[in-house]
Amino acid sequence: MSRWEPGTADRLRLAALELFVERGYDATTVDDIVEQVGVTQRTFFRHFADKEEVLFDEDASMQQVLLDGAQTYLRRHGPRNGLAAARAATAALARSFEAERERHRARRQVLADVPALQGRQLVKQERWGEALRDTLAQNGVPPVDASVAVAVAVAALQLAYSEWLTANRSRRLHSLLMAADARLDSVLTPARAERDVSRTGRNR
Amino acid sequence: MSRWEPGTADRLRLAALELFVERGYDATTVDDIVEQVGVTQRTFFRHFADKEEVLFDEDASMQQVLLDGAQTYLRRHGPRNGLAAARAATAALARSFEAERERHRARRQVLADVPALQGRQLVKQERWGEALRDTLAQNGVPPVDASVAVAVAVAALQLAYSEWLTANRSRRLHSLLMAADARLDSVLTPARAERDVSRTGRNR
DNA sequence: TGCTTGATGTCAGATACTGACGCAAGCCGT
DNA sequence: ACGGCTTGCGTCAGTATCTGACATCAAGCA
Repeated sequence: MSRWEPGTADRLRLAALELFVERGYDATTVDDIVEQVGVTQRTFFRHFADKEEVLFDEDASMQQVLLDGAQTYLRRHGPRNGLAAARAATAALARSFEAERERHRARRQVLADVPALQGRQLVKQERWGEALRDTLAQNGVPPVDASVAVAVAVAALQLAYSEWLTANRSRRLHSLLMAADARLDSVLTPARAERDVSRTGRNR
Repeated sequence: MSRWEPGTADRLRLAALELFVERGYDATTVDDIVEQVGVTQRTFFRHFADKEEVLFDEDASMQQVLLDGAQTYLRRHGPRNGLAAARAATAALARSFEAERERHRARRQVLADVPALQGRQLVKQERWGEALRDTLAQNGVPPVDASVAVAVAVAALQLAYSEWLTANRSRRLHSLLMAADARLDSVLTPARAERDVSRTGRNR
């Protein structure tokens, strides 16, 4: 029997999100959160660098899912198709989201009212993009192709993610992502066809 | 003769930026800043909503410059060319930056070390983009064209701005911006040509 | 002169964070 | 079984950011 209940960080994350939804982020103090969980403020700040971090500290593992998705694809199919690799990465991330729609909805609701949190989210997304781009580049995808592939794949993910959280009926994120990928494809096809012609001299 | 020196906010901005460059953002307290200017902390927080705001509160006037640039163009040339209007806006903003290169360099140096400030900057840029897009749309530019035009014009501005601050010799931001616009044009021309063909071919 | 306005000062908090240290349970090698 | 080490948390004291309520005093105006 342990002296304290295990999973303190998880219970703090859960309690924080509930309170943020209920009263708003600014109106919820760290003392409110720790009181609900039954620990002290010092414990909170040992698990999370600051109050915002309780909403963001799982990013590290998400980024790992993203990069693993890309590397798995590249090991199987090689670096020839950077866009497909980037899409394999976003698809892997989407799968890991699938079971937690309600948590993501609550999270977005909290972020909507707090510009500081939106900024942190944007920084996080930039870091994800950079990491994915680096992974592709280090595995043989030409740097320019990697940049474009990441931009396109991430744009589709954002579209699909937004739809996933907005829709009343819960469609699966994965299928929304495939649809978004296809939509972006159809927009970009003329441009890519043109570039392929000038580059390889080949044509559909 | 006034009881206090005028321009308190300006002197606070200046002192803050100097201290941030000298010691770093986190290592500079608000007390440090107000002591140098000779006011109290309460005065600081009356001028700036929080410590970060001392680096961001001029955004409102910059956004006004941006939107005025777009509206002036649209009044003269009409809404036919959304991209040109967006570029007129970024060019107007660039002109307003021209005289303050050193301040912009210092600012960027401070932001580089503080993720929270980078987040605020990203949020700011998003707001600028939204505002410009709305302005274009409200003045007759089709919404989709407005979105694309803003994305392209802003991308060029960011490129030029970065070069402007990085270059050792101080080239003029305006000319760097024109060059960046041209570079993006040459990248996008094939795509746009293709789309124009498919569009006019179907409609006419 | 007397009244109002506006920018600032003063003071007393609330909240977010940090460093130093102490405590007790579990684990591990002897 | 013993003692030490590690781990997770508590306690306490302190700093920094930010806020509300109220006071002050020059300047402008009636």
